[in-house]
Amino acid sequence: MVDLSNLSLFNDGADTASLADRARVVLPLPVAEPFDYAVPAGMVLGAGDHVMVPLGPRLVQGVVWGIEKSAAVGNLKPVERRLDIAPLPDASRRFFDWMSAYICAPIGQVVRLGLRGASPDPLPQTSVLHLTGRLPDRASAARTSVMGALRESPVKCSQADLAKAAGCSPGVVRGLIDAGVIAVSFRPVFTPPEAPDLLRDGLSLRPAQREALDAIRAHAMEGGSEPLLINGVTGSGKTEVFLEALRDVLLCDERAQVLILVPEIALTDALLNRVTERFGAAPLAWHSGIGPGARRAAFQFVADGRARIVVGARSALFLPFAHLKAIVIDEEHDGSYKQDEGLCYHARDLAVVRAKHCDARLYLASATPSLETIANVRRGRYREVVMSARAGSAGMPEVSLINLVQEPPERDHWLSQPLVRAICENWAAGDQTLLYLNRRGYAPLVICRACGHRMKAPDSDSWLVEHRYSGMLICHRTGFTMRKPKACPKCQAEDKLHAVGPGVERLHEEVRARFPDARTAIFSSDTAPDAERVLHLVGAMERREIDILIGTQIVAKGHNFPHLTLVGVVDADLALRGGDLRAAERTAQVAIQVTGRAGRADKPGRALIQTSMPDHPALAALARRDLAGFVEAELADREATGMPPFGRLALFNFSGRQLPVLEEVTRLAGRVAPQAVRVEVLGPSDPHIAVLRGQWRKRFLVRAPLDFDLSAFMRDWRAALKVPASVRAGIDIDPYNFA
DNA sequence: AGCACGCCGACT
DNA sequence: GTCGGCGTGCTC
Repeated sequence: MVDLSNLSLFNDGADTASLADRARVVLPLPVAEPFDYAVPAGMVLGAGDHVMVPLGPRLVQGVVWGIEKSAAVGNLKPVERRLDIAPLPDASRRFFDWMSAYICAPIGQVVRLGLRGASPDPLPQTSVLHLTGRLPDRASAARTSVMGALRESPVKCSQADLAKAAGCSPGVVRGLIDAGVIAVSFRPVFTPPEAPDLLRDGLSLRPAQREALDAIRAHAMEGGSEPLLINGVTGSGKTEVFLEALRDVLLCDERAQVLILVPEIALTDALLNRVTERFGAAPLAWHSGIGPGARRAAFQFVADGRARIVVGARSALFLPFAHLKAIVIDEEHDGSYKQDEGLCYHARDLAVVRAKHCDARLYLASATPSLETIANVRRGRYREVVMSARAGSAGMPEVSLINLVQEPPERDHWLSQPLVRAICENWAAGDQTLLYLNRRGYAPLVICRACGHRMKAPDSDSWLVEHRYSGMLICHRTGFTMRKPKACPKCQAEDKLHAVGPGVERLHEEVRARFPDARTAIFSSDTAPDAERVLHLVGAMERREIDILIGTQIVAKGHNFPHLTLVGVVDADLALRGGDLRAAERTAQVAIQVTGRAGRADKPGRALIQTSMPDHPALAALARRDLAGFVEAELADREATGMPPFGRLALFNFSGRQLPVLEEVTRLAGRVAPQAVRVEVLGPSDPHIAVLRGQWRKRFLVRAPLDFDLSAFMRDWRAALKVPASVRAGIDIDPYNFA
């Protein structure tokens, strides 16, 4: 006998949850869990698929994280439709899951980064107009002119543009199309990158480069999967070496893709050119500045594997690579890899895990590796290849310190006599000088001489920086801009607003006053906001059209100045004064990066560093040219204090409009902090800038041993705390800015 | 993140 | 009397 009673046919479903597949969908919202939807009958869905799902009154795009077969779907809303986008690869999803747990951010917020460029819309096309060969029944002056404009070759432009080019109305073009004289076809605006030519001859490598490459190959041959540090002094040719290593990877797997990360947008172009020269084809570029169409195209070409070499800023880590087999972190020590607003993450550290998840090689390149990376090499977690020789060099420059206590510059001047003399001699000899001062604008502070008022951005604690060339006062944190007023906004006194302290513009003024006949220029993000103007300035230096260049930290980022023989670091104390953990390390790195640019084959370079702390270990070590000694001292110090890379740190950041509410929340947060004997919770404390954009800020600093799961601790803490909607709470694992 | 719902000031 | 300000809370 057959029992039919439990067949769904005989259940009317009114009192039973209906059965269907259930899709767990991650939506790009700050929500910690996937949302569940019913998979409608007939829809085929799998993990990684992009879908549209109803959310309240609207439809949103999301990614299927998993499918539960024959699950009770009750009254779940159904998935609206599957989108025609390449599914998010398994490795990407595992990476996002891991990242969400590690940086203590909701999975939805992490996935949002990975959806930039994920669109089902077809890629944009451009119309191409060409003559069919047919002649119009009636010719007119306007028609002849339009046809003349098309005579040469097919033209990639819109009908309106063609009309404009021919100096007539769009109706004329329209008429010729209707008459069959002009045909319209469409071509994609963004084409896939050309395949790299892996067999073309590379540059001949110098012996030091050859040795480094051999070591990298040996490491690969023995199946080593650890990240590899390419540690080479400025000018040693690290780029050629990692390009050869990438070529190996691309050659041994025809589907392999490689990613080169650079610290900031301005450096992508330089590297794009190097890659294009080496492989005869332009790689794919990815950074936050590319437009929506290019972004969609890039997403597609990365997902379908047609982009084999990608050069990008940190967000390229979230692209849906189909077969990622190697990642390079160029200038791995660079602080720009750390994002500390919104989602806080360190792209270098994430890249190590991203590489592990897709079985890719990882190369870190730097002339001044971070202490974190050095420590990882010593622990045996990373391998290291050292390149010491500079290409055609006369060795490292001679470094001397100028004691500003003994040689103070005149009032409202910033160049000491010894530095002025050195510039003078260098200029007289026809050589180039670089003055480094990491401060944009004219003066970092504007103060009223009548009442002492300090100009600040509205609702913020940060000072307004005077930019005299543009006549503006600018807040470098919020971007707030105003004209410099004539009268003090506090006491109305006129012409009493006084610039305090130096910026590159003010230094430029001083240099021009002292060397009126020298050719000078400023190199900062204000004078070189885009790749084109960066190249222009670098080119002018190369052609020796500039005698004295005054630059911010932008000059320390990989640009080569072959004729430079003198570098002056105007204020080495600047970075040291901040009092943050990496101040000494960063000072040493910048000094090495900047001074490393001095000197050429026939003439050794000199570096003069102005400081009021000549005994500071970082500076003293630089002067002795004993970098190893400095690294040892700094590592010993970090170890003694349990600081990174010998301990772990996290920040719990709070911000809100009403100070009393914020104080109440942080008081409560302090009370509910989890207890763990090996963990130290410090705070709540006020950050350096206590108010920003009208938001008060407070924070806790947490320190734990290396083997402690600090992410889990912070997640538990966050979960135990009820935060009102008017207060924002954010976690920053491995913070860089906590002064 | 959006988008609704909800309570308090200046207007057709 | 309403229109609308943005604080609070929810979305499978």
